[in-house]
Amino acid sequence: MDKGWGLALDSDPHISFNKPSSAPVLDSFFKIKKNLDVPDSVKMFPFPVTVSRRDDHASPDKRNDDDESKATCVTVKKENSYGEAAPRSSLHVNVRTTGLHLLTANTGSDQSTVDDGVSSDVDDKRSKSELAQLQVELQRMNVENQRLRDMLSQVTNNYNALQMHLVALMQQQQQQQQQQQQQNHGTEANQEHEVVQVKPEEKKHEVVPRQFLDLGPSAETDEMSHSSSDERTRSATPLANMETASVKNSANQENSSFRDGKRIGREESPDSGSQGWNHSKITDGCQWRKYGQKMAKGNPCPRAYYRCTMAVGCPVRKQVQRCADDRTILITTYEGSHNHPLPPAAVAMASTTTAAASMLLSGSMSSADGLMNPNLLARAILPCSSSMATISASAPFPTVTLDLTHNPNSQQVLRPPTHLQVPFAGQPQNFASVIAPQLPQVFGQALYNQSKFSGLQLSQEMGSSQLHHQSQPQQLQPAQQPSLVDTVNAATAAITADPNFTAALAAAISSIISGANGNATTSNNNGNITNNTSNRN
DNA sequence: CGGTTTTGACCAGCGC
DNA sequence: GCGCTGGTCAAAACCG
Ligand SMILES: [Zn+2]
Repeated sequence: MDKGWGLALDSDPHISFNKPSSAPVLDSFFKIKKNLDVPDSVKMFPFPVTVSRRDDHASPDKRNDDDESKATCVTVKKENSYGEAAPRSSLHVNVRTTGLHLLTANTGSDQSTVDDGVSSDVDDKRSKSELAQLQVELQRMNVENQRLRDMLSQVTNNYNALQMHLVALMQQQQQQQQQQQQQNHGTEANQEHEVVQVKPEEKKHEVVPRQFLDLGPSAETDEMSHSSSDERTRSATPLANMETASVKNSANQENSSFRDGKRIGREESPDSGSQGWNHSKITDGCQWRKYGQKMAKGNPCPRAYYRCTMAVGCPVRKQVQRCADDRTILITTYEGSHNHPLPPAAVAMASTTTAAASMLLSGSMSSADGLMNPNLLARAILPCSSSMATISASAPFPTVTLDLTHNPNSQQVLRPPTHLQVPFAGQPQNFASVIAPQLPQVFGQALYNQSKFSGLQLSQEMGSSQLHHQSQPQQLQPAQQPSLVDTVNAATAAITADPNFTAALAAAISSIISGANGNATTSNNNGNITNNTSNRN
């Protein structure tokens, strides 16, 4: 519980954040499983009706869907994870039938009552008139019923349409990703998910720890774990890291030399050393120097420690680790605030997230809208308690951003730590249900400073491209990058510290991802998910 | 030569 | 007090 961020998200089939039972630090973060099914994204819709879907794939662990669905007035359950049609049918049946029955039943009862009192002519007349009235009423009811049906059908149609849309988008993205992966394959691709968390600093001084989870290219953590330390020196577990580490590893291995039984020199660090600034530099837009690596207890993957080298005295540090469960996920934790201006890339990230957050906060968009929106392929707002999660997937870089920093509730910006006004206030709120109807959210990246910020990013990194996601904990500068928004899709869910938050994140991410990326499922998703959870401050 | 990575060692905090 | 774990330090080596 070092960090106390442990989140368990069951709700989404797609994304399950599990804490590896005893997972060390990273536990706190969530894991995002790639198995995201596209369709699920639907869940996120803010519609009054909650649709809970169960995926078979989904974590068998828990299915709380029911619970969630119960809350809302109308619950639509999809029981077929895959089938599109199936879910619909179920919806129609449940809703309509019930409504109709009720109406009919009522009418019937009415009639019966009328009949009772008939004995005299007067009574007959009266009864007739009543009967007529009843009939009229019945007709009216029927009409109304019809109308309801129509509405229902419309809703279902919309739902289906959205679903289809999502599926299509996801497929496209997947295809693209796959292509990219194939192309990049050797290059360790950057296509991983990143989860970024900013912690509210509890631990230490002033610095605010931020955590990021990266699911990505096996970049940092994976690589780290596998290539350098694990394979060679530590001989830890050979993990499957092969995936990511591939390129560098091979090179590094050759290059690396053993000294005293240790390997020295540059091997491939997860980040990929010099050349491979994949994450560290590029991702964040900042320059980082690795000052340590350690094996985490519950995680076969080592954790890497980085220090910001952008400025001499910059206190910002970050930890990068891969999820034990899903190595594609990188968890990055940022701590502290930069004492220098951030690079454009970082700024861009921040700005994008900020913008997204603001939009979310405004609350204008509906999930559906978001999905439809060209810029945002998918947007989901998680209504978890107070926190919000927004997901935006744009073709190139779908990103999901969770802001914990912001409290939807308290719209006020939490205190800007030092420099920026990052709304971190996020106090831990619970995301009890992923599906919660409306949470305002802010994109976390803006978060910047002191508070911790935790985010989940699922991103594919495009190598050097800067855009990705970065949730950097840094200052937001005036931004520069309008286009970034397009390029970078940021969805942020604000998650407060609560475990529930994770669930919310997971849900949001899953939904978004599914929508945006297409099948985030296994292989590679290009989507980025960033969560910022800044609580403190 | 400067900057960075690697990695064992060291230190601090926490629980028992 | 001991052991465990996490975080940091610093020497050695590498790369451009
Ligand atoms: Zn810095």
